[in-house]
Amino acid sequence: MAPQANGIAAVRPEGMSAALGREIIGGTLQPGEILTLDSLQGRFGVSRTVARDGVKVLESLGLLYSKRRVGLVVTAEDQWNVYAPSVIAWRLESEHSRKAYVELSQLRIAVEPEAAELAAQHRSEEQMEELLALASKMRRLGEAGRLEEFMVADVAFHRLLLEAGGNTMFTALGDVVAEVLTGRTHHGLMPERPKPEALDAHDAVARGIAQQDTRTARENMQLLVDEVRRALEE
Amino acid sequence: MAPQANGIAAVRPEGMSAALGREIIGGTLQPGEILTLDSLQGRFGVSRTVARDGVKVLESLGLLYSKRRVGLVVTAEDQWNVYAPSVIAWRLESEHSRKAYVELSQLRIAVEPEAAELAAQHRSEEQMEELLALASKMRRLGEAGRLEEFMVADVAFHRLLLEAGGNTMFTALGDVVAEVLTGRTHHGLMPERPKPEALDAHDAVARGIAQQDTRTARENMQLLVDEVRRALEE
DNA sequence: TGGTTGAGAAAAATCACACCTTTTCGAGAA
DNA sequence: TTCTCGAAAAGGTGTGATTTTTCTCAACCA
Repeated sequence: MAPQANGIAAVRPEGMSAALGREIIGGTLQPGEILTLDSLQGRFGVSRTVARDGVKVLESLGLLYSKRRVGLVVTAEDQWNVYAPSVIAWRLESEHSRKAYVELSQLRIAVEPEAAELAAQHRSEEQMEELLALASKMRRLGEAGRLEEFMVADVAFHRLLLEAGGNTMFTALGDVVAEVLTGRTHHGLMPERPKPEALDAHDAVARGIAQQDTRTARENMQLLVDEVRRALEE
Repeated sequence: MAPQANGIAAVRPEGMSAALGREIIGGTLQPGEILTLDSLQGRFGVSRTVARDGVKVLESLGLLYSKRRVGLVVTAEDQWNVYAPSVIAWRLESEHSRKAYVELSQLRIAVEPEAAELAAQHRSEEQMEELLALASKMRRLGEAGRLEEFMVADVAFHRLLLEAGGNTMFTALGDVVAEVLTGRTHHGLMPERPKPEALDAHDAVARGIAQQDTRTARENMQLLVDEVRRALEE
């Protein structure tokens, strides 16, 4: 499919725009600072064409805008397209990754209970079975303490749930959830073994969705995200 | 600041990329269809540079990708950057605007209760006063049946609330909420006069945030979005 | 004094064109 | 039939020239 079928965190060799994007997001380039195409050509040793292409990308991410007679103006954070995969990735790489991580988690906390309810209403037979299967897989892997594999199943579970609701805007948050879940495991924020309550809740969510019981689905997802919330507050 | 400091729905004279974007999102161009730079140069009477620039933008919105020797491949909906302001705008302009509207509303329903809670925790003094002021302004305008002005205040209220939570990803949804609220009024989906319960709930949310009472803020916002949910189900 | 206008210049935007690179596909050889 | 290799197609890159926008600043009028 699309060449960028990778997740948020994958590092692509995008060259100039990636480097500049990181500088803007990391704060090396302050809002209001002004660049010129000429300076970029010099700095990165690229032609005008490439410089312009890169700028075009950053512009569409809201990281800068170009103004005739002035140059390329770096924008403030509130102008960024914070839902663009590359912006999310660069934010997570920056010094303020902690803040980015918290924000992504808060988004997840807000969205997933509603997503569970929608999934209960709109899931297909196939999605239902897959969700049940993933939930029991999670139990198996979790109880065995195989954290890495557990995480993969966890990500798949949440992705599928978001997708099953049939709302493309929720589906698009799959990468966000994936990022948060992998981040949690890779930064050692997971207990040795997933809590039994978490495993139960995943099971219950899956069953709720299977039986099209919106309330069960939502409430158990709420349990899960409340746990995330508690963890964030530390 | 940025030249596109407008909301989602504003029409910018972006030329080629906007026209193409609308065609892809509207379905005139089906996923998998293939264009070439050459054909775009011909169709829009622009040079290669401009055609490439436009393509670059659409590519970063996930609406197509370019492949050597093949051309420009139109992508399917699940690849689109549905959070990009221009994509949201084009979706709302398309024939499937109803679906887009529902999805945006569902997102709003999911996010706002959490946003209210965050606002209660993080709002500044100034934001608090402004929210209280907006809530009473809404009551005044609502009771007077001045729907258009009411809507403006309503948008300002929700925008500020999202911002006050201090989460940039929530703040960025201000445009979404604005779009949904203006859409509701302009499509005649609002009652003659806003329901008193809605006015009360806005007041209560503002008071909750003012007193940093997360529960009051959340619960009353929940009342508001539950009403939106009910309206959607018709 | 103060606002308006106009000339000049800076920088992006566009155009045109030549050339490079990758990928595909078919013809012909093994 | 399969393999190889070459040509063609399409995007990618580099460059110079030209156009357009808009900022600056100074001159000019009220």
